[in-house]
Amino acid sequence: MAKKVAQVPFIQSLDRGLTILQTVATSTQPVTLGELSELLGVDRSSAFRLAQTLRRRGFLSTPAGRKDYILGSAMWTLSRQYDWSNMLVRVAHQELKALAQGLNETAHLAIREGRNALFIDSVHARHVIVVAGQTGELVPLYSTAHGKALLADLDDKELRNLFGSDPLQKFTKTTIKTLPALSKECVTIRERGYAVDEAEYMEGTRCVAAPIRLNSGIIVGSIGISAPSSRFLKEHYPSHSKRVIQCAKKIGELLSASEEAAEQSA
Amino acid sequence: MAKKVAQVPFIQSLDRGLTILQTVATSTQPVTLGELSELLGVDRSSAFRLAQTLRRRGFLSTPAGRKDYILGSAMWTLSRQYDWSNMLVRVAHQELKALAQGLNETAHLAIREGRNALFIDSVHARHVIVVAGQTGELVPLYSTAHGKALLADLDDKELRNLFGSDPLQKFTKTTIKTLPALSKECVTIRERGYAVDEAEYMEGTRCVAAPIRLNSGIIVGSIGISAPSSRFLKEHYPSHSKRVIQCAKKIGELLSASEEAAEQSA
DNA sequence: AACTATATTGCGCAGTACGCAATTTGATTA
DNA sequence: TAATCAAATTGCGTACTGCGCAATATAGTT
Repeated sequence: MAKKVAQVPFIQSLDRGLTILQTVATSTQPVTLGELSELLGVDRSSAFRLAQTLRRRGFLSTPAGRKDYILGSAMWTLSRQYDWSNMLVRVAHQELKALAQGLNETAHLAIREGRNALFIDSVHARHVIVVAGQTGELVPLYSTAHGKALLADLDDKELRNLFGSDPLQKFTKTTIKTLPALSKECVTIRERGYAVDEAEYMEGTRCVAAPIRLNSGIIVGSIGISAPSSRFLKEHYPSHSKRVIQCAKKIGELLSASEEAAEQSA
Repeated sequence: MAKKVAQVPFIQSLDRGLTILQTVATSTQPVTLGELSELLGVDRSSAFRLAQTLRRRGFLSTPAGRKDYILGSAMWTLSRQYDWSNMLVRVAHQELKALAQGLNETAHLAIREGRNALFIDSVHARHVIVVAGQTGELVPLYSTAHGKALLADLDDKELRNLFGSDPLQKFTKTTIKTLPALSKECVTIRERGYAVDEAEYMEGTRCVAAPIRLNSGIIVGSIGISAPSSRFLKEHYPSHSKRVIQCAKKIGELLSASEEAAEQSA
């Protein structure tokens, strides 16, 4: 196992170029050639040619006559036009299936879409009575487990910015009414790692969902299971939430990982 | 001038790697090794090693035992954590200044931030009476020229998703009241290229703003000028909007360009 | 204006990355 | 289940790319 290090062939100059990209992207200040050269441990001229190549392609940019580098718009464009939800579905589907089958309940995968949560994938269990939740359906962020999991990292200010000052629409008697209450719940979700839905959007259903995070910590989606309250009892929360969290963690690793992703599939 | 082609040294393998990234990012389907090899005009093995390098770093990913490539999360992470507004300010500031001085009025630079427009930079003109609009200020998207410029590409559905069904808050007697009206205005903005604010947010001020687009077309910010209605008259719209549009175009080119950016700074 | 630090270009060698060919993997058909 | 085929992956020697060095240009400082 330990012997298996570095058997993956890799292209030196491409690798260096990617290091430059990541360095510039994580720096708050423009990065100078000298810094790049030192970082890579190569000559200034080499760093220069790498950086120029990235600039030619629009991945780096040198603003207003300056010599130091900031990110160019190519990364912006690529990232924006790419269909990330599709990517997420592809990576997560196996896990989603395993979750649904393990608990024998419907499992959903969701992402944030403006002020709503959008279900982008689901696996149904072998039950006659299931919680529908079609793929493609939009539901409010503040009144569903998935939605709240997606909001987990927002603070007061960000929540207000997102929802404005209008009162929150009430769907059931348990729907959260105010932003402060929502903010408090977000804290809880961050701490314990999962969100619940006590029939807050639809009567008679319970749901647990956990945020999916990249290794950088940012939330990119949510995964969870839903079932009629008659079958999904409150005492199931501990065990169910545990599995949902594990599943979210696994997907996060699949997304972030690169090397490892190959190993475990073998 | 024409002789100056290709004098910029560039690193072949890095350049090829970037081509792979762009190809994968713009493809709706996962991309196979064969396709990459053909695209680059190199041997399968070469394409393989390039792709592996990108995968090792998390820029590409191979979902669930598949062999074909999709984008990895590295790009997602980098793009999300990067402070794009800062980048925009750096690139656009010169132009913003030129615009403000050219028309001798206050010029603003804004981006979208949830349901608001956020002013990220401004240059004031030499007037005693100016429109304040501090950098850092949040204003509603639907009742300001900047906001509407930022919304220009949204359709009915997207607008509803963003604002929900709550009625729009009224600030002045000219504030837009309904989403259909807003949607119609978006069409106009797309067609003529600029948005106006007829004292829709604050009494006694006029404003013209144009969306800043990357070469891919996506709107990343807005630029415009504001002034008291007493000085900024309706008859100024044609000339002012023309200059604002030109300025937005210029900034879009600066953002998208790479080669050219170097030439004009020389 | 002289000086310093940094960016940029030219050049020749060394090492990297390329293509070829062999091997493995995995999917499809008999 | 074996046989067949297509695609991915690995090994290896060579040619060319990309590297460092040193020279030059550029910009910022005193």
